[in-house]
Amino acid sequence: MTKGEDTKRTILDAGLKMATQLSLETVTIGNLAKETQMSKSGLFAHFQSKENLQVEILKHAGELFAQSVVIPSLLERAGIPRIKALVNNWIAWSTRMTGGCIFVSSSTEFSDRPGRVRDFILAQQESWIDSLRRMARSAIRVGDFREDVDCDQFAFEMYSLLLGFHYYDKLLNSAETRKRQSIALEQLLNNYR
Amino acid sequence: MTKGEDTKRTILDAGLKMATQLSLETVTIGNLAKETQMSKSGLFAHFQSKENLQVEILKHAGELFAQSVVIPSLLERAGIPRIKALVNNWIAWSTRMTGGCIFVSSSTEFSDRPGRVRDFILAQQESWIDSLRRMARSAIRVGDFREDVDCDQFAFEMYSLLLGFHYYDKLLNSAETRKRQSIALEQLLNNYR
DNA sequence: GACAAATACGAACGATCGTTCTATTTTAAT
DNA sequence: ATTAAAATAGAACGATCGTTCGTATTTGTC
Repeated sequence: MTKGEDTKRTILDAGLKMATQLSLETVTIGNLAKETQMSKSGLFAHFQSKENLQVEILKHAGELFAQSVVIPSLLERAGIPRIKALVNNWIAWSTRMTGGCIFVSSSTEFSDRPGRVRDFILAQQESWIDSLRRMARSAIRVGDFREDVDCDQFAFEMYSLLLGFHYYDKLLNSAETRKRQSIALEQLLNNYR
Repeated sequence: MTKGEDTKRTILDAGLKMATQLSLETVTIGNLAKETQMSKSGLFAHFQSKENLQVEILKHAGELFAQSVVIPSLLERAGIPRIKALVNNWIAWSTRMTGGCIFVSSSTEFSDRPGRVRDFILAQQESWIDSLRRMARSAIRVGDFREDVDCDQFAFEMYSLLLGFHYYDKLLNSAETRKRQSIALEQLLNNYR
């Protein structure tokens, strides 16, 4: 790993942390330079524009996400166990970084701002929803779900639940959130069995 | 209505529109002054601080929300009809203002930023969740729901669904969102019947 | 160790941010 | 119509934003 790649990695780590705890738009070149003990211009040279920086932070987050949420869940048996693993991994990821899930917050933040950042988020989210859809499909295949379930409908309900968890956990800081979520998940899975 | 109250109202209307279409933080004194054809200082004098402006926009939104979402639904028969009315009114409100629901986006935006704005949002959201809880309670009373349902659990699942709708509708811009939401709602109500 | 390339810095740019003054205009009550 | 109060405007403030440019330092190769 060359020097440039190394500091870039450091910057992206700090940027992701900052974006997760506050918001993607709050990650300012100045703030990030202060945090990483670099000069504004020195940091800037790695990205050429703020838009690039934002996209690269999201890309970085996506790689970590795939590695610590999606891929591990594929080790579980297809069907309901895999779905539960995915949910648990997601919750673990979302709580590990204090500040929740950067994809959820950035999605809301940029859904109204056309540009490359929004485009990237949209693509990432569609791929995530596709993951949920595929989980349902394989659950049908192994017989955990009924033959006639609508995989898109499952993805929608599944994601709604995750959004609900994220919302309750971050804003209301409710202690019962985890319990509520798992009860709802159980109910949801029952509806599809 | 005095002149001051009148222009203040105009400002808050424009501010709410702006906050809904973009975000609460994007509502800048300068932007809002341009939009309302006032001077920055003239506009500023009405609020004394940006924090005040933000809180007042949310308060203004809250009044409109109560008037066009919550109160009308109370005209329906208690129980499931009232719940459905609430959901429909919320969706109507959320789509009428192009840009979705200001409470959802502001909640995510400020959940990490301590201060008076966050405090206000938190109180508003708790009161909203309490509305959902009360709807469940009256549904039990009239016999639409089972005696043993957990009203907090209902509120959580109900709100999750609304968040899911908002998310799909805004970011993915999916045409099927409305259908997905109503199917899920029907399922949710069945689970509690 | 020389030397080109890669990396980082410092200073400055125009723009915009929230806010504070002072001065002017408009409103509403007498 | 007079007049005090309320409402608005204009100019300026220090701070920060993203970005550019020229220069210095560090890196890796021969």
